[in-house]
Amino acid sequence: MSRAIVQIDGNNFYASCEQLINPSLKRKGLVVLSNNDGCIIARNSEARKMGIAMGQPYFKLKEKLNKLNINVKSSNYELYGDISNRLMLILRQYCEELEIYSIDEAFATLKRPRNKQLSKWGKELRSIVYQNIGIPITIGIGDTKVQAKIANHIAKERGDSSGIFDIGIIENKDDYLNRIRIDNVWGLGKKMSAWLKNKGISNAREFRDMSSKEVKNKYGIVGLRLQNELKGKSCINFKAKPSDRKELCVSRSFAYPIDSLEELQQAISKYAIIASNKLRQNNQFASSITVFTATNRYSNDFFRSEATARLEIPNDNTSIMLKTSQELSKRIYKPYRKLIKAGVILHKLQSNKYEQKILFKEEHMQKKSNLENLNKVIDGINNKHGRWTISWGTSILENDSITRREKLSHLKTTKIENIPTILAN
DNA sequence: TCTGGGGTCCTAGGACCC
DNA sequence: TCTGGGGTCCTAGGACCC
Repeated sequence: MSRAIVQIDGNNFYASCEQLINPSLKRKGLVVLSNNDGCIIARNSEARKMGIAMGQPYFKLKEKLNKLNINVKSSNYELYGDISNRLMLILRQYCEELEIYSIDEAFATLKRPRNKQLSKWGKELRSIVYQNIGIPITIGIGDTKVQAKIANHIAKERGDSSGIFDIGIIENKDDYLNRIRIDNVWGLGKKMSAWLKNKGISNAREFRDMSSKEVKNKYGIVGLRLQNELKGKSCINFKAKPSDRKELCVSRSFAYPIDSLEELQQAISKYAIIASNKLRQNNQFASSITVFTATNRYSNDFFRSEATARLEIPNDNTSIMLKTSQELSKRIYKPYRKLIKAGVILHKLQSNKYEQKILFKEEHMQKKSNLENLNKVIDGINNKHGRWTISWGTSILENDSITRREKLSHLKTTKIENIPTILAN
């Protein structure tokens, strides 16, 4: 029995979530902005039809959006994360194996029935998701992940609103692959597709049929895998079990440039606290820590600096992270630079099940366990009463509105007091 | 004034070892 | 002219993804 690979995603996911909690946003143009209200990262179909492109900086389009009467929202990740969890829960019930690929996207495996048809299954899933979550989804089906991605793309382009396409049952796929532009093939980014175009390869079918030797020479095993996937040979593993995180990054752009060491240290402290917190939530330790800061990358005198320290013992301890990141901050700081971004990266994460002990150092172990207790108490208070209820002195920011989120929808589905009230009359 | 944030995988090249 | 050869491990950086 053959197995199909399915790819499912929420249509215009962030925009759909915003419309879900605020139906008055429906049938009008809507865009969602990235952190710091930087770029457009989601738009509904109305905004797309009005020619609003993805990834555009907001400040450049502000006027146009205004003129076109398009609604604008800052991103509300708490909301999107919650809707995503609900969506994945349903998908899991309807698929054999599920790989959660991103907040709005999943791969699944499914046995093909005797007649090979999966359209009935797909139709049913779509209506159940819409009924229970209120988000429209698109389903692409093929023999491999790349094919499933392409099928999903075709389903969206067809515009017959069926929201499902199965390229796996199509005997001769050439007509379809001919219509997939090379830069729309999953895995072929800017660089690779530019090189291919230069060679006269302009669509998925031509890429599939070009010399594998040439592909391998230029892009090695990565390129070869993509080509094989297009041919229907599965090369990209299906990961039903999420692999452990290998690194963790907390970084933000500032609402306004900063130039003092003190401000930099305050920001970095805040990120170090968030990062250690995430680490403990994941039950992991980190082995090294990097801090970085940068000026505007679009300006001529772009400046970026970073510094890394190895942690003596892999750990998840906030006060150790704070102390280390403070020292590193001094190393990356340069005066007279207008810094607009900073971050903390934790590397070489490992499970906290296997703790490295230092032998014969009782004093050290005692100190360590005191710190652990302190972290537990602080986590406990913050989990109960909100993230910054209690914190470390270094992270007190005078200007706490460090990132810009002017258009935030305060409606959420994770707190009962934020659920909209519906009045029946 | 203003251009996101958070990941993964792969490869080349250096350090080090015998 | 010519300066061993080969293996492993680690890191930095590129390319890509959403």
